[in-house]
Amino acid sequence: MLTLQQIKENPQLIIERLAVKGFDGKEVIERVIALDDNRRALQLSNDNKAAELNKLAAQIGALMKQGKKDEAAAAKAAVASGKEEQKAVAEQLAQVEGQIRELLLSVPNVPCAMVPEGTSAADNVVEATGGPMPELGPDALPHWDLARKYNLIDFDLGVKITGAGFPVYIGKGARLQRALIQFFLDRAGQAGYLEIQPPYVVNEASGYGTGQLPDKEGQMYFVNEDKLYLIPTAEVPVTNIYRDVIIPESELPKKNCAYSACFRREAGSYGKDVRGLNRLHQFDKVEIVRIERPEDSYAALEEMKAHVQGLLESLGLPWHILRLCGGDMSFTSAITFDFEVYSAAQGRWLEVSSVSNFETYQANRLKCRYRGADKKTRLCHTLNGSALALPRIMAALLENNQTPQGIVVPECLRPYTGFDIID
RNA sequence: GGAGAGAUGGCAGAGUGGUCGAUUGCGGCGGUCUUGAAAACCGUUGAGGGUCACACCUCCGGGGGUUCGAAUCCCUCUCUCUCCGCCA
Repeated sequence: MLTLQQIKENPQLIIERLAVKGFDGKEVIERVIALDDNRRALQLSNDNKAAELNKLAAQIGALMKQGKKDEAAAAKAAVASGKEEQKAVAEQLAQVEGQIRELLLSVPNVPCAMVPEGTSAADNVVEATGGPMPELGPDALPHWDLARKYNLIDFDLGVKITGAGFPVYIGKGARLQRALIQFFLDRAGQAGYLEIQPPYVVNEASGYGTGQLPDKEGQMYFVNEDKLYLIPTAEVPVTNIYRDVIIPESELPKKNCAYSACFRREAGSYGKDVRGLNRLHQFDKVEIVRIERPEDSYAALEEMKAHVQGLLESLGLPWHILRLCGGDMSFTSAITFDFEVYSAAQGRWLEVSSVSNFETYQANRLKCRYRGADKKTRLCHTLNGSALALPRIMAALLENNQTPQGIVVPECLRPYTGFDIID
């Protein structure tokens, strides 16, 4: 969430920027500022009362020691009435603080200056394009047919065991999955990301820390017995490593990568979006996460984009980068770049990575700070990106690389798969 | 699953009703000494709110209570550890 400080420093700017996200923040921002004035007045009143009572209590202690019981009794009476007053003020204060918090939670992150205006995916800007566009024959098959033809993925079996959206990978299909994970992790390691193997279930505090809670609990699977959530992305456990942590500036940046299975309920999805591997309830992903000094975070973002682009180039897939417009960005992001690959037989672009800078928005919730040379603590910037999510990469690889002889495995994966063609 | 113990500052570990935001040790930072370093010695060292800056307020796992006064007593929740059982 935004900090009070950010809002008070330049409310007009915040309101203008929020408009880029299609969020009308005028009323909320003004209300927060008014409530904060109120809060400070109540705080002062509460503190003064508390100071007074503390003094009296100390005096009573001294009187009791001296055996002056009568004077002590008189002072006790004075405390009793003062205590009532303070209690009333403290209650008001707590109420106002609660209101401020609630309002702050309702305000999305402010898009940075580079974010284009727009209301939907149609307004996203294609920033760069690359990779060879395949030319498939008229008999080219979509990946769900290829998966069946070569016995790589059994969707029906997944339905039998669990339900729709939980495919079963078989033989070379399973092997290709494992190869992709390994390849992505190795490349992240080479780029300086420390590998983490995190838990796949998290507690409420972690869900809250990265912003899945309180409003998106419907998107996560929940283990009721233990009040734990299945992670929708490794971003959640990995970023929460830095919850309630003050990092010495010399230790920044923190660069982590993690493979995990990801679980998403995807309530409300339907149609061609969910066909085959296009949208699953369980999928595999390698995530990269960075904790940065504010002045370094945009350079880090560029580095992450270059990393993801490098992966797609190695895989030989046609890709492009979208700079998301305000209206298509997530609640918590300050700027997001989506990477899509072209899935030739479907004739569609599929999102395979989303790279975002959250600036201090996530860090404020996480209380992830660093201590600078001046000994002061400041909020870090957090960033993350997929590098990469597997299913759509798999879909594009199968479709784009199909030949009459079989499906050709990209060069970079062959050391991991141990085979160069699926036939 | 059964029984017990515990949760205090970066870490270790005191404190069981009255200057305790908290003894002490380690670590960190600054200094003296040294050509430099180590050792030794001296000083300093939690977070948040508030203020121009002070003052002042809050925080000893979370929440509630008792009391003039709670890290210390009571209730409750959560978590951790030990032993037993079960088990990959």
